[in-house]
Amino acid sequence: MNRLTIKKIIETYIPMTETAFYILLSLSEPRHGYGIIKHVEEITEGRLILGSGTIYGTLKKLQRDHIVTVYADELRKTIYEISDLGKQLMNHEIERLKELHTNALKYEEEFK
Amino acid sequence: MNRLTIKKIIETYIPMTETAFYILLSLSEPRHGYGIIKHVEEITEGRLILGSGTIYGTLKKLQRDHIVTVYADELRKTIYEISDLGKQLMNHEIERLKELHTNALKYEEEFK
DNA sequence: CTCGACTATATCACGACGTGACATATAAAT
DNA sequence: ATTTATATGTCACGTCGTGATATAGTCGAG
Repeated sequence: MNRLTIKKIIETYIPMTETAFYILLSLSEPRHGYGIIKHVEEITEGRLILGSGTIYGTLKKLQRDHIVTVYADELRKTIYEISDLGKQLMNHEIERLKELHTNALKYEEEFK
Repeated sequence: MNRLTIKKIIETYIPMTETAFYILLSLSEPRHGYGIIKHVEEITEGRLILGSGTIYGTLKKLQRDHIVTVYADELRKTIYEISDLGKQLMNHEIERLKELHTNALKYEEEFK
């Protein structure tokens, strides 16, 4: 299991799924799985409620690719944090979202 | 093949894939498949180059669900336009993108 | 006139992904 | 005592984007 280059990571993770984006955004502070679910529900005002399969599956994959790491292993709670690689990835993804947003505003009127 | 309700359409299409989003955004004016590919390449400044499988596959699905309709059938060119249903869908998707953008800006600094 | 590049559409197999159901267990509240 | 909330995990399922492959007309360069 070799560490992937940042280039390869970007290729496979961008465009990021909404799920992965909000999980990583939520990890702007260390959190455990269930905490992420609640936090994402909060910042999306109840719109996005992550299923357990989604959260633990995604977290496992992100951990495999060194995008998140284990911050602390408490009793019946694994607390994760985002790695430097993960931060780089998020910066790229945020740039892409800004592009989408700009284009959305540019053409918005045509759909009204 | 019954017409789906707007509610059902939103459920299955949102969150929208980047691909579907840019195809529909591009259809703010009637265009044919190849024209969409070139237009998307242009507005994303070369970042997103849609493959033929992606464009014709997605267009077929969008047509099936009455999100796009055929505007004109020219010789060796099928020109598509977005339907009213498609416009409603896009309005919802644009709102979601605004939410993502807002949250991205809110937490952006934590990843730098 | 011929050859390559561009225009244009279509299909199919492949791998990746999100989801929800199901399972398990503890703790707190009613 | 029972329900609700906390907390993690697995697995089958359907969907999706992608790239390879195929086909064919147009147009300019040499």
